[in-house]
Amino acid sequence: MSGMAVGRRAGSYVCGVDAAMDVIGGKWKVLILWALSERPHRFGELRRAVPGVTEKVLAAHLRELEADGIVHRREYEEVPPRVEYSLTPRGVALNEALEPLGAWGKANVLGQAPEPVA
Amino acid sequence: MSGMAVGRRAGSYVCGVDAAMDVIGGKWKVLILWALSERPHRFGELRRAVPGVTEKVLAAHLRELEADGIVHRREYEEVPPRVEYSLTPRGVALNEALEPLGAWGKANVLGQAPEPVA
DNA sequence: CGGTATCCCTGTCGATACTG
DNA sequence: CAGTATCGACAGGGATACCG
Repeated sequence: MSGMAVGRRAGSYVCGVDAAMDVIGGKWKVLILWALSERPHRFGELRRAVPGVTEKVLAAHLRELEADGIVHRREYEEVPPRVEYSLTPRGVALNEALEPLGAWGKANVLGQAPEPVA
Repeated sequence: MSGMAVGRRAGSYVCGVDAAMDVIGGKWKVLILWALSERPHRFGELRRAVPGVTEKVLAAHLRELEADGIVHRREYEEVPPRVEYSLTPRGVALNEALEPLGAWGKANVLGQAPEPVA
């Protein structure tokens, strides 16, 4: 269950939706967004909030989200290293734009068989 | 950068959004939905409407979307084979739920650099 | 704590050829 | 026209180990 695609067509998009898919097209990105929408998280917190993700992939996704202007990375210069990730205004807007999709998924994928369309 | 993932966790979802991502997580699925939202398409029409997709992948995506209750496949028993794909009510609802995301992508990914958050 | 470096597995996707 | 069958390529993602 890996090796999807979508990824980084960098400008050759047909519509806004597939452009957005490029941003949230990682396996754990929406889960990261969801966690950060509640409150800022530290790296270790995120790892626990997104069960199953590895450090490598989590770090890679965070870097991409940061590059896309979705998450903000704040590094505290303290003795025990501490980094906090939070949503940028753009990230907040993305999350809000994702809400109808979440409602659809909740109603049409979760909690029922794939058949009952009505 | 290709090879997304997400794929078929079949029930172990954390929220509605990642459940929905499982349905639209193919490389060309949102483009297929977008084309079908305008009007029903035949197989060959879809191939032209979704530039770059191969027959194999297009057929596979259509089968998955059909299994998920998103598209309806109507086969006409005619001399020149003819099949028409259209959106089910659930597919129409999915498209509507995708609209805010499309607007976000249009405003935040298309038409500008990744920086200008404001 | 917060990562990075390696290696490998996997699935998805792509190209071509062929069938009803 | 509308697919299916094979084959192979590719890149993301997982596991583990290690560093500042």
